[in-house]
Amino acid sequence: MVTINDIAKLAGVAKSTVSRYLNGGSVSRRTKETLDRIIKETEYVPNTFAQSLKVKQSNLIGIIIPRLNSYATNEILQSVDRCLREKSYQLLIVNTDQDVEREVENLYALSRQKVAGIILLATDVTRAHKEAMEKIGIPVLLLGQRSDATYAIVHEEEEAGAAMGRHALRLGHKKILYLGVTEKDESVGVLRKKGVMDVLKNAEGIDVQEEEVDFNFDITFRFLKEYLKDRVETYILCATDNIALAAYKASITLGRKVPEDVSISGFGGYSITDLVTPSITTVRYAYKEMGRIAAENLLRLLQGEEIPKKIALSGEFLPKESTKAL
Amino acid sequence: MVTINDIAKLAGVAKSTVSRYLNGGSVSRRTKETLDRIIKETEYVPNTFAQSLKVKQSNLIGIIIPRLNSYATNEILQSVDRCLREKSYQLLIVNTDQDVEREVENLYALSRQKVAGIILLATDVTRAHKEAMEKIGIPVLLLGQRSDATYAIVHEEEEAGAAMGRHALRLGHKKILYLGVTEKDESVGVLRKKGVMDVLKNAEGIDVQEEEVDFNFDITFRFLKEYLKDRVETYILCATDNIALAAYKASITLGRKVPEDVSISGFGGYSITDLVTPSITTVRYAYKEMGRIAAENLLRLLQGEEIPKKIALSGEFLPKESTKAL
DNA sequence: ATGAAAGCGCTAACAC
DNA sequence: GTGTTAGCGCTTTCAT
Repeated sequence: MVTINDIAKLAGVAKSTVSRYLNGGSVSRRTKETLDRIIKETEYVPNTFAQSLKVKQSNLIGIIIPRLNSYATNEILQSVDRCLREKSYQLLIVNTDQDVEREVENLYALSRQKVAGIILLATDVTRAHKEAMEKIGIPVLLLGQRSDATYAIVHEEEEAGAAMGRHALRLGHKKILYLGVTEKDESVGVLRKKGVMDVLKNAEGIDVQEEEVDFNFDITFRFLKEYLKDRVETYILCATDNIALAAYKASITLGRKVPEDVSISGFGGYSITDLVTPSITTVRYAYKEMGRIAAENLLRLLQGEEIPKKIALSGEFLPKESTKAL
Repeated sequence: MVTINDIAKLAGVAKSTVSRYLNGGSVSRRTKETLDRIIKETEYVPNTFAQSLKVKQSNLIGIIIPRLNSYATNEILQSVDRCLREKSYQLLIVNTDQDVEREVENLYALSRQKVAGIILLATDVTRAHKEAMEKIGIPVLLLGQRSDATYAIVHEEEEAGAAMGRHALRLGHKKILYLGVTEKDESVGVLRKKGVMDVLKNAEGIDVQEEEVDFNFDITFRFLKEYLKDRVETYILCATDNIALAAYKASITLGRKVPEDVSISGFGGYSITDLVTPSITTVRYAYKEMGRIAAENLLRLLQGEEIPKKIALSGEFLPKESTKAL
């Protein structure tokens, strides 16, 4: 293995000169040329451990995600990754398998690894989270959930909910079933629902029923196969695309036609909503953009620049085949 | 930041003793107890950079993947990750965005990061790959493609293909359309097809047509919307679930019923094949198991144990609603 | 069982 | 612009 020392000897300079050359310090034209050549010939690459040991920081950015097999996660990962790579940062992905405790553990674990910054796809920001963020002293960027504890990038949930609510009204539906999720999830469980409900409840002669279901397709599908049997609503407004998919499949199973007998919509803009027939009305969230902004802003933060505490991204309402006028 | 030196001083021993304690060397009962206590109190954690700098290796395992947004990739990632975490290894995920050159680059990049081993979700194993693997001197495990260059874990492609071919025959179909992919992909493009074709071509009175399409849903869907217009086959045997999905959506668009007018099947066992209606006949590949075996075997290799050069995993044939007897 | 000392490859003061 | 020097925090002989 070739080290900075070897290079220095071969070039007949001190290793500090080589180091300066490497880190963009000032070196004479001639030295630069020799070094250019020698480093190329020897295929020298600096030892990242020695570097990191010295500067007490790495070029690693940690990202904590709840699960690997989610469309949203993947979109975000991909764009964060792409963005960081351009700036020659490495993404260290840690998956918590939906275990909130492990989010906190990993905050500490990543700080031990001396990551320069952390992106956290948050589900719920607890006291333990805040404590960890304070303690480790590394910039943390939250994605998907609001919290005044640190910087956050979120989706415009209320706006999206309202758009979908208006859509249902516009199509003339009077009996509407809302399938939501736990209110522990501030973004999806509370705000998204609020957006929908504010619109529906302010309208005349609308009958809204509400039910809480699970994020998981299988669980929700099994539940809905029974639950939907004696429902009479003509529009099922689902809090996520996965739930919409389950509602769709359950409706079909019960012999109802979509959208002829019942309209169904989701939220998220997962690509699968386009693959099924009929395609599913949804709001596409700006996952890619969220990832890009997260990466860019985190890097800015690392350079000591100021960035906004909170950014909210608008989604795009996409009416498709699964909803039609009554 | 608390270092091994601090611990040594607090305990009144030499830092080499602390190091021995940390690495399971022999220390007296008493020393052990003091150290236990002090390390707990100070919340000391070793600096991984200093460690790695010294031992010239890290607890990182690199995994090179073609894309982040694929079902197969995610299943594998998840189980590899879980498995490695148990053994306190860290997974370093690098995404190449389907760029074969970047696979090679990253082989080198990971070796610079001193990863202990590399798992490569291969698409095509070129000369450059082999050269890189040799040069870096780090164990590499191939997933999904055969190559005598190093260890490999693959799916039983021919077996799976044959199972599906037999299924089509069993249902009495005579006119069959095979939608395959490029033969550059040895596993899917060559072997999987061979499995299917060997069965179909050996049967009596079977008319098999063959067409090459893309892995990508959108591209293939657009193509099939036209292509399928004047096809008369009653069974479309697709090389992947994504292609099956595209074929399904194109058929629907053209006013044909699945499976009444035409049967469709895929390969892969993506969860989406269950979400759509009708659910799609497929062969489920053992992605989770592949990931687990990959992780376990790579670790074995690192301990100097022997592991088989090639492992082939059988898939599970899953007949569903999208195929029916003629 | 323990300690002293050397050194992994690098960066950054500082002096020239 | 360049060289000297002193560590960063750790592991690992080698004595004792």
